[in-house]
Amino acid sequence: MDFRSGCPIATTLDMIGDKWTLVLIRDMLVGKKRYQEFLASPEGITTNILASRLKRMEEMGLIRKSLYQQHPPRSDYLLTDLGRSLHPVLQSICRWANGQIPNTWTPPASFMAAP
Amino acid sequence: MDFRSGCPIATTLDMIGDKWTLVLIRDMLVGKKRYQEFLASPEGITTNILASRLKRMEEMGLIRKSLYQQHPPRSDYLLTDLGRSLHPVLQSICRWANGQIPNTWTPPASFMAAP
DNA sequence: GCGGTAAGTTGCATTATGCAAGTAATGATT
DNA sequence: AATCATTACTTGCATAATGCAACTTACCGC
Repeated sequence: MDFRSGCPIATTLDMIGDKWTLVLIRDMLVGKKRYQEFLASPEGITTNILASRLKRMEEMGLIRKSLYQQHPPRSDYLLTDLGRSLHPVLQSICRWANGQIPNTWTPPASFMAAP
Repeated sequence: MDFRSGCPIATTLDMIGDKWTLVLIRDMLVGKKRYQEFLASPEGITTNILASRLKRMEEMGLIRKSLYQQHPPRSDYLLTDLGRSLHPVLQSICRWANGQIPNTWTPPASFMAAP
């Protein structure tokens, strides 16, 4: 992956600055693990984007795919430490939106309080 | 503007989740104000994208265009309170990148310390 | 075999971004 | 006064990202 500059903001946007990656990390932070669970989220991601995002996130080391059964092959998608380390960024975004954008949902207290 | 959902994360991404908006807010937070200054940033934004981003950011109320001379008409682009309120989000992103992505630049202490 | 579910892939349309060149208004230089 | 340079754009076209819908593969239960 190559970055536009060494700026931490530009670099972060190059990695996760698309419309879906942080939404999926949000889902995983609140416990979602399966393809169908991600599809069921209210934003309505489509299957092609979901599949390509999961692949990229795994390549970047944000998530790990773990088979929970062999026949048929079924997987959970779990956050790695790197993926989980984005939690404070998401909290900060939620604080911003809840403070500045009317009618945004208040996340569960546990989501906002987590270290 | 319409949002994918009321989720604060999805909504924030709908507003500022593109490759350039936060880079421009970064520039403005460190004091850049003019078209040429934004063009000179190391990420290399092009003129068409810059013009369209400045327009959208003004429409969203993140920045304000202010004439600093009449002849020829020249403007500064200044953050509004709403735009400045993203500073903690940018700080949080910088903390993440500096901690997780090797070789990202360390922002000026004043940028990271600001309230 | 038949219907259902999970996890994708494929094809095509639309939107966003990138690249290069052009333009309008003005000021500065000769 | 004519030419040159600068600023702040716009325009046209190419490529990449996203969105939409349908199709596929692999299995399970009946």
